[in-house]
Amino acid sequence: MANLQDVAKRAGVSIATVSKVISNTPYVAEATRQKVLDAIQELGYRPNLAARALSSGKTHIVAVVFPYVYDALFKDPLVLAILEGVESVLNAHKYNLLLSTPRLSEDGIDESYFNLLESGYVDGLIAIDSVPLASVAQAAQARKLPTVVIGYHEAPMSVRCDDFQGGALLMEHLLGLGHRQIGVISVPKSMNLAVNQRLRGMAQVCTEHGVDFEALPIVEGDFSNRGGAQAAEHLLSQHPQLSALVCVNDRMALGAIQRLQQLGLRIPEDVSVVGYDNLAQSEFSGPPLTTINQHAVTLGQSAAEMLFLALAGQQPAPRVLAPTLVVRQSTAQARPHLAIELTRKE
Amino acid sequence: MANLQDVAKRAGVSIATVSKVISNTPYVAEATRQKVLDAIQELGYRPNLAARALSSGKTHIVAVVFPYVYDALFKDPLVLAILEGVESVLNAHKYNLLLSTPRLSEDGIDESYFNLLESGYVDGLIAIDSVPLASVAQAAQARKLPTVVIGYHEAPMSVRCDDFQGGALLMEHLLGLGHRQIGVISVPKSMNLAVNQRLRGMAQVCTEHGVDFEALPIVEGDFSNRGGAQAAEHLLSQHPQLSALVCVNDRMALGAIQRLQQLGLRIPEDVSVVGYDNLAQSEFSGPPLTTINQHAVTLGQSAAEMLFLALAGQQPAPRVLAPTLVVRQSTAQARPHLAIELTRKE
DNA sequence: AGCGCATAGTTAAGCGTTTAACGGAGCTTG
DNA sequence: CAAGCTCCGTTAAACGCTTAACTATGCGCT
Repeated sequence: MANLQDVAKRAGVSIATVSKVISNTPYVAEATRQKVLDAIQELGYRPNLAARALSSGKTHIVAVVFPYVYDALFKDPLVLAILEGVESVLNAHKYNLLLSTPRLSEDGIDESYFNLLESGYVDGLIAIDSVPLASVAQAAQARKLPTVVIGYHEAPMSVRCDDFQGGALLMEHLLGLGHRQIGVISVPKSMNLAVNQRLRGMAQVCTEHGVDFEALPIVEGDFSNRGGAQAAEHLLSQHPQLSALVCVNDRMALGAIQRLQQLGLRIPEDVSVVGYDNLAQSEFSGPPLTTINQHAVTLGQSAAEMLFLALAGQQPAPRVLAPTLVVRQSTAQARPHLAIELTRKE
Repeated sequence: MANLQDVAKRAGVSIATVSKVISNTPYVAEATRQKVLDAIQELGYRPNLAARALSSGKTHIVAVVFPYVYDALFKDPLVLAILEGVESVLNAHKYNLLLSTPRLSEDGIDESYFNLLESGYVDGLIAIDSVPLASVAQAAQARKLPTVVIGYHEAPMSVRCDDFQGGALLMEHLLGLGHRQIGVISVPKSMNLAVNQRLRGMAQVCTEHGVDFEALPIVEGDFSNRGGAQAAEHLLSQHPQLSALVCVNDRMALGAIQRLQQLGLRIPEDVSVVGYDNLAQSEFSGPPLTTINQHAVTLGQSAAEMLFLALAGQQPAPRVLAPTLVVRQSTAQARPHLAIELTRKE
């Protein structure tokens, strides 16, 4: 592979001149500039990024951090949508994307994550930071890395979709349809700060409507389809009077729907089900899912754009997106509820 | 941030000695070694990877390449599963994962991809290489980067799940259930080499059973839920006698099922539907989908393991995984078919 | 003519590592 | 006791780039 020296020799100039041509520094004669460009062409020269990084301190790499807690976070299609948004902006800026998935546990964060932070390999960092356990972003900020947080940990630069409002919208929808016997499928409080906000939003709206949110039956799942299915079965076998199910994410909602249907319940005639996320697939479930769109792609884009502003020396303001309610066919007016026999299948 | 020099000074030795301690070179006295380790501890020293990369030529970064053709390939949950497999192995080896999504078009490959290949930033590369248009892996091999191909382009190191056999398994299943009026939902031939293999496998089995595969009605989608839905509607309105639908991926199958149900058809009583991929969500659709498990996570793991073998100087043999048929509730015995009125909804 | 200034190009230091080459100290050995 | 080990540590070059500091040239002014 050709290096600057080769190019310089071929063009009959010094290394510094070549470097100036490449970096578009002024005060290079047009003729020289052409000679250099030709030499670059002929040799197929490409800069060595490691050398450039060492010398300039800029790597053109942004780390995207998805903590790995109980499971790979990026398995969630929602996270994927965020990644898609980040990728599009990074790509447009010709930056590379380094996917980091530090293992989180009670003992703290994976040691090799710190190595990465201090390696000089990354110019900036975008982190999904929703786990109460530990903040992957704080670790980065402490090391003076420009960091954008997607989530609820405190940070000078952050983006999020208002989960409180999202929860509120969802609950308003259900209450508006006349539902009062509502089951909740959530995750353990220690799992996710965003989910906790959603629950708070729901509680608030309930209070406004004279419903005691705390009294509603709640089961904790693990974000997965299977978790939702199990939770739904559990809820309806214990509380057959329920006319609606709120799930804190779409995957659990989809799992719930499928299980309830297997148990002979009709959605939404017998039970209304809502999710949260608006995954692509949620539009094509049977029935299509009523849910909250948290604009994940935009979330990712915003995060990346903020990071670039910061890298350009500016101080972008935190951004909070407004969630939107997407009403589809998994919810319907609450009917005077008939007791329903649950035919347990497993 | 502390560097080798600082550590050396603190430990009262030379830079070279510190470096030797770090790289576990023999012939360092135990006492010195301890002094150095202490100094490292006290200063919180972490190696600068850019410098290390420049000096040693090793970056400890592996690029995972998902070409971006019509759309971001990594949006597909299947690709995500592959990514999960790759990530787990990379993480175990303490390697970093750089996600590269070069834009592919008729004009060839995105220029910045070549910059990456020759940047000296990556030690090796794992590429999903299933697009006939162009091979992202060949470009890498031409530049002497250790490269593992997931897919059908020729390469010294490659992994794949036997798509021919997968297609065959799927068709055998349907024919075995007595289906003869089968519709096919595929993608344009120019889109994906793996899919083409699946179709060949199906055709072969059809021939063995005296069915003319070429004569079966076929519609081309775009891998998406929506594409599957539209294709299914199109197929059944043109060919109401169909008793089964083969889709070349799960997403289209799920979209198809949903649309057919909307049109008043029962799955599998009226129409059997099969997919390909065995996505996590396919187990939780209504009804759960009969499909082919192509062991995506294992695929990713194998690719990463092969790459590490190659980096260690070995020459791993190509690997072909055997697909497995997963029978769920979206397929049933073909019944004497009643003509079904399609109520078009859109 | 002599000064200042804009333009064009070069020299050389430095980024933080790795590593080959070297040398000294303390052994064994014939 | 000199030669030849082994063991431990140092010196210095190299990786390929960026960039501050410098030199040189030509031009317009007074």
